[in-house]
Amino acid sequence: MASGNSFYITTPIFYVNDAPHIGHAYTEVAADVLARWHRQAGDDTWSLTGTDEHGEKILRTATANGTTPKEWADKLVTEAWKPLLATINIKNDDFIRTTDERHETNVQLFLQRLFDAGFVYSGEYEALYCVGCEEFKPQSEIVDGTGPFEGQKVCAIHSKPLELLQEKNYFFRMSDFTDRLLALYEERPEFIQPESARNEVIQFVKQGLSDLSISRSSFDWGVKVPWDDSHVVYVWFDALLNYVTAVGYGQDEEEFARRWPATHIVGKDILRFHAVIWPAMLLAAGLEVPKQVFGHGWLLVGGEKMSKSKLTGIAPTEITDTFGSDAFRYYFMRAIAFGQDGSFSWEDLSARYQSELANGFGNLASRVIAMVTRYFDGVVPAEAERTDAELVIHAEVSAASDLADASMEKLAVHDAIAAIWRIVDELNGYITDQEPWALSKDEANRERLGTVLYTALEGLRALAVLLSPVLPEATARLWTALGAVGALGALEDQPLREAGTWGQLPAGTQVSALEALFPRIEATVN
RNA sequence: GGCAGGGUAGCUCAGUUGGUGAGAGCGCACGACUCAUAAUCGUGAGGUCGCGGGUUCGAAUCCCGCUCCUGCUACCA
Repeated sequence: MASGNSFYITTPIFYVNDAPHIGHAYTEVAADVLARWHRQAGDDTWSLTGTDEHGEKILRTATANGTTPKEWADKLVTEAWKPLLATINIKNDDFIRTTDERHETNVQLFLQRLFDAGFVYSGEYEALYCVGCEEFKPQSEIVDGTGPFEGQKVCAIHSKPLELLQEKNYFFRMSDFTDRLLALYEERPEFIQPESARNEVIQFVKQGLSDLSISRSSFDWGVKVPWDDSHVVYVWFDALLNYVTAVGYGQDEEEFARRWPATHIVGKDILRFHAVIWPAMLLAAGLEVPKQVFGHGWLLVGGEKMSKSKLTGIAPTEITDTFGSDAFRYYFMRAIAFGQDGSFSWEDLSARYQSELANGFGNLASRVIAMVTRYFDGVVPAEAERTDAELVIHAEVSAASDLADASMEKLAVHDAIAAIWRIVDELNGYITDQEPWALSKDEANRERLGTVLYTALEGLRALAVLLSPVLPEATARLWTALGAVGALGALEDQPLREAGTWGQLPAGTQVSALEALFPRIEATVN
């Protein structure tokens, strides 16, 4: 392990003030499945997630809750975000918090370097300020006034006129990078994916970039600007740097060289920060830009974008309490083309759980284990003469394995799972065709029966390996039931790219009882 | 308003550079089977391919108009 190519994958860091919902969990699962896949394939894998804890809003909620921002963040990390990772069975290598010293120190180092290189200057930031909110308002919260405020710009929350105020800020010369970014997008089409995301970014950058205000002086919960401690670093500038500070930037150059650059998995809402601002920052600092920025879609609930502000947010535990973490992971990875918007519904979740996991994969495992137990006392039979039917299965398993790996390489997780699932369908059909229960009635068919069941067992072995990144719990149970732990070693040590190689499970291995992998769920949900 | 993407069987979606009678999965109906989580396997029914024009021997696939949906339109997490 850890001998292959570097594969460093990141999720966005959670804004601690948010309430965890299935959108957060979706991003995490996607990154986790990819990380587990690469890790098990022998690539030098590192997966990172974490939390973003600075900014005025956090300061304000902490104060409102009678505590300090750090204590507030500690509480949320402990009570909300780390439990989320456990709920959906995330196996991350690191968890960075923007309040970590390794982060804060090196954000300052990074900023100082940009300053020294002339990419940061002091300027006037002018924007509309809402007295009610006590903050500068973003475009999205500025609306045209009505009634007495006709013709004026008002705050969307307070509906009161906004004041045009100025504040001294430090600016990053992002405008210098317009052409270099466009050249980057042109030279490396895979830099931003999928295509729709790439097009939007290019379209945006073509309009020309302006400089970015990267400091604030109206509050102090953030990383201090190293040469002027009356300012703190703008939260986005701070947050984006987690991807490098977590892997040694500024303090462990060997580790940094080993990991960087990363593949960033992000939601569409924050695509621009990652595909424009972030590479511009890196270029200015003389660092490599990310390997790829992949923007996934939204989860639509009832045809609408799910959001925390509306009441459509669904807590992941609502799903996992009934269906389990494996089903959660499977459902979102299988049902939604990664990169596109996808609609979530309880009906679809239940239907797929029932037909694909319970009746498809789960029942396949049950019937095979049961027959081996009944006809061979649980001992894996030897494979005798192969017929065309077996050769078809061998070819199918091998092809599915290759196709799945190629799909994962393209971050097409849904295609990878669909490819693997062909094995499930083929095996179910094969067993029905070969009728092992009929073969068992005549001792003369003993060898043939053994061959059929061996073929089914080997298919299950391949499925367990290929599906382990998506269904870590169920495949671990299947692996144990197959007796493969003793015969082949731990499931997570099985080389993924060799999963399609036939004949790995030795005859003579003892299988054991298997509880239903995905038990029927009788109660109707909602 | 501008830019981008999309409207294909009940549902979720595929449909290369226009060309055998428009596909998959699920659901549904019928049949087979019984090893298995009342599971499995097979067969079948179901579509004006958003609407209206046009190009073409021929368009879901190209062009024009219309309509509906979604996203982006910078300092919001």
